[in-house]
Amino acid sequence: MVPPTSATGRRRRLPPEQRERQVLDAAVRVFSRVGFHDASMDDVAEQAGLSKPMVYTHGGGSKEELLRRCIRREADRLLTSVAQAAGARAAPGEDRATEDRLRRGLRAYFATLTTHRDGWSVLYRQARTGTLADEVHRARARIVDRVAELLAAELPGPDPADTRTLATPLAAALVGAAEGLADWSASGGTEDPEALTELLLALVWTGLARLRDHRPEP
Amino acid sequence: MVPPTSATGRRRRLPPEQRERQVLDAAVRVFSRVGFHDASMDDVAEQAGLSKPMVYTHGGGSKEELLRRCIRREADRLLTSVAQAAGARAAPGEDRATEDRLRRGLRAYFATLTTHRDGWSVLYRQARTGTLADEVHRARARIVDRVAELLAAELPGPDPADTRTLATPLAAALVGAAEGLADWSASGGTEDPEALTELLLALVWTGLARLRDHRPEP
Amino acid sequence: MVPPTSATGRRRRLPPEQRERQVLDAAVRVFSRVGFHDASMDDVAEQAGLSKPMVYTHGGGSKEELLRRCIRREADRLLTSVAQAAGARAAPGEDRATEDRLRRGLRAYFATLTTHRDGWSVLYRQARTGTLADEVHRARARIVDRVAELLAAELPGPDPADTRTLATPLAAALVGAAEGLADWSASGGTEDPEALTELLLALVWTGLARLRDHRPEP
Amino acid sequence: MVPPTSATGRRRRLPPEQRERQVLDAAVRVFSRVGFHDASMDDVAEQAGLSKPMVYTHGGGSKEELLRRCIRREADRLLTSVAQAAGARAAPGEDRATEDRLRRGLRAYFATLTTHRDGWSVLYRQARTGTLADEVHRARARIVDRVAELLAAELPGPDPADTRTLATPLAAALVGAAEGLADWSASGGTEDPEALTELLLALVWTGLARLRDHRPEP
DNA sequence: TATGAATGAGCATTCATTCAT
DNA sequence: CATGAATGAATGCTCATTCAT
Repeated sequence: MVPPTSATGRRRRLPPEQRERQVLDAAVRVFSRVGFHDASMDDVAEQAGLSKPMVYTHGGGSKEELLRRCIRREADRLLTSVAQAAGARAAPGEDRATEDRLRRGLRAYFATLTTHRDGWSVLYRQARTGTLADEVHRARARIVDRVAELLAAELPGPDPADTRTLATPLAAALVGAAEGLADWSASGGTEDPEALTELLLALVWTGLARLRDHRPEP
Repeated sequence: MVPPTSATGRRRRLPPEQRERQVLDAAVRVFSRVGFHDASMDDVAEQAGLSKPMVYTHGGGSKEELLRRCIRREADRLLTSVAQAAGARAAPGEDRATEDRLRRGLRAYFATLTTHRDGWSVLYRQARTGTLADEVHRARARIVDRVAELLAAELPGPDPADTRTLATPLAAALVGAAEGLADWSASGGTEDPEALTELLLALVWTGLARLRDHRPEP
Repeated sequence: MVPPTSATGRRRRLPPEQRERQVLDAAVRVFSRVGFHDASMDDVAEQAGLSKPMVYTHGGGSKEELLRRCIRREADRLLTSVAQAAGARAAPGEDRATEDRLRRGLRAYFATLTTHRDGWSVLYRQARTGTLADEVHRARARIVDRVAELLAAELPGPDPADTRTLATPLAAALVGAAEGLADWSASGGTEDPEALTELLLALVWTGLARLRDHRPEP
Repeated sequence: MVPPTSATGRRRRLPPEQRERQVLDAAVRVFSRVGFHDASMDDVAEQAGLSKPMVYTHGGGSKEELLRRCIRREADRLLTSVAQAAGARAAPGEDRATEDRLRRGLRAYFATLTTHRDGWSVLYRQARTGTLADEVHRARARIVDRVAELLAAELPGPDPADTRTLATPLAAALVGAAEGLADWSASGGTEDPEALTELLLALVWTGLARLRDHRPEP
């Protein structure tokens, strides 16, 4: 918050990575609080404790590019966290393995969103319209795809093609449900990733299991 | 598109309600297409075939108020549609009735979103940040609450208090899942409300049924 | 200088042509005094007694376009003045006619430049570099061409092609000489168009006459 | 273009005069190509193969001062070249001598402009407005004065005061004519200094001769 | 000395909003 | 009532200039 000052003077030189982090942190914060359009580059600069030219130099050269980088960073953070937690694909037949992987993934998802309240969950809504719609769409699609992959491994129905076709909308619904829970969590609900995860699994797991066995309705 | 003109070529006087509808229709269209912030009041006026002062007079006096009214109207449209379809609260014990009510509600939900692509689903994302965040939040909360009510009737566990506590996050998850499916639908998936509904029900119904029987995991 | 006010209020509505003239007058003045690049649109607005948006609305929408229009207007003013004064092409053989036409043209040239000190002679130098170089070049070329035409009528040497080839550089030199005199006039020399004209004619007329008779040096 | 580097790869220390030349060369080049205002100090530094602080240190400390020095240097170059070519003042009565001196001066003038296209002829237009107007004016005045001196020697009319009064505007016109021809030359005309010189002399010499004999119009 | 890094200050442009007609 | 015309207030972005190393 306070501009870094050296012992002898006012301006300290910092390595570019630190500056970029400084700028992106400030931008994520400001964009999340007041919204991308209502935020001015002055706001970002002030939040970062830097001058505006620094924001431009280390933020990509334009307000839009700055948002793009914020989105990318937060999406990466989330995706990496979830992917690592979910781990490698389970061997076919390992029933519980998939459920556990989903569980671990969801925990990581909620944990990340809870820890970085200003990050992805707020940011990505800012840009669904306008020039960055594609960027956001791709970022979110990566997450959905990752989940779809996970589900596809779990839904080896008679027709593999059908399975993939089924897995994507299911993943979309699942991610949407997680987002809905995260919203609820943010506006008063529990913030415990564990509880959120179990709730969501309780809601969908048996449905997924049934779909896996290809008996959509008994 | 062309403003109605009288025989003399001057604009015909219209009753205020029609004027307001004209303005809101134009605003919803423009805001949805180019986004709230990128849209100018000139754009709205042109789309409405009116002068800018008319837009101010009949649109609430400010751009923000105009968006607020758009959001309210579209949220009402959606909520009304879903509530009517779901019908009155079912008597406790009517098993299938609840499922059917949920089914009818979801169908109405997807049908409305599909039919009015420019409406709620686009609008509410525009305003989740900034001054109207609360407005949007409240509008969405009404929907979630309505669903929670529906689910609460279905989850008459031993402790009614717990039940309500459980119903709200479940409703949040369910609405989120529906939004996720709607997004997927909008970006290439099927647009058939029937199919979307059945998919979502297949995913969550057994889970809901289990939760109702209070056996969260066998 | 003072913003036009109506009896009852602050802002008076004016026909577009008057507004445009008001804006261009101010722009020519400001650009001439401090130079195009050092002048701000605020300066122009203040000079015009208008708000900046008015300058944009009636000045072409950008600073560059504003300069373009200034240049065009001043060039037109000068060219029209000179062309009218020089009159129609003289019949071949009318010796004195050409000299008189040249004389009348030069008088108009100096008179215009003297009367509108802030106009062309200052403006056109502002833009010889940059995007408007072509615009300026064309404007100046029209003047040189007009003079070349006049001279060509006067130099009906044995080979018409050679004549035209000769007339252009001579016109360029003549216009340059006039500009040089105008500069001198502006920085302390006489401002009498009559005197300037006679001086220039005395300098070049016999040379032109000799060239006409095709005896470049006796 | 590439800065001279020592064996260790660090830039070699150069004597200040060479540094200044390096900086001025780069500045003249850049200012001529993109124009003073559109050129940035970064551009100059890059063109010079130096860092920006070096440009400030050896270029006078400010962008404006840098331009001033460029203008001075190029004006000196031109004036020196012309003055040397024209040689010492001729003794009164030496008829042809003056014509020859004028001829040699013009040749040098055109030759210099043609050889250094990036120099004076481009530079001095950049600065005729704004803070450096005076500087440019003075530089140009030196040239005009030198020519006026030359002409004054040639016009020893009855009244010496009148003569000087006459010589200055004539010189202004002559220099203007030369500039006009140089412009024409730069935009497609011949670049041969010899041809340009003879053309201009043919245009003005007899006029000058007549004026010398004090018979302004036969 | 020579420089990469940092900033203060300015400027073109846009728009929501409001009079005067 | 309805509107064309006008403006105040912002905001994104750049660049000459200067430290701290």
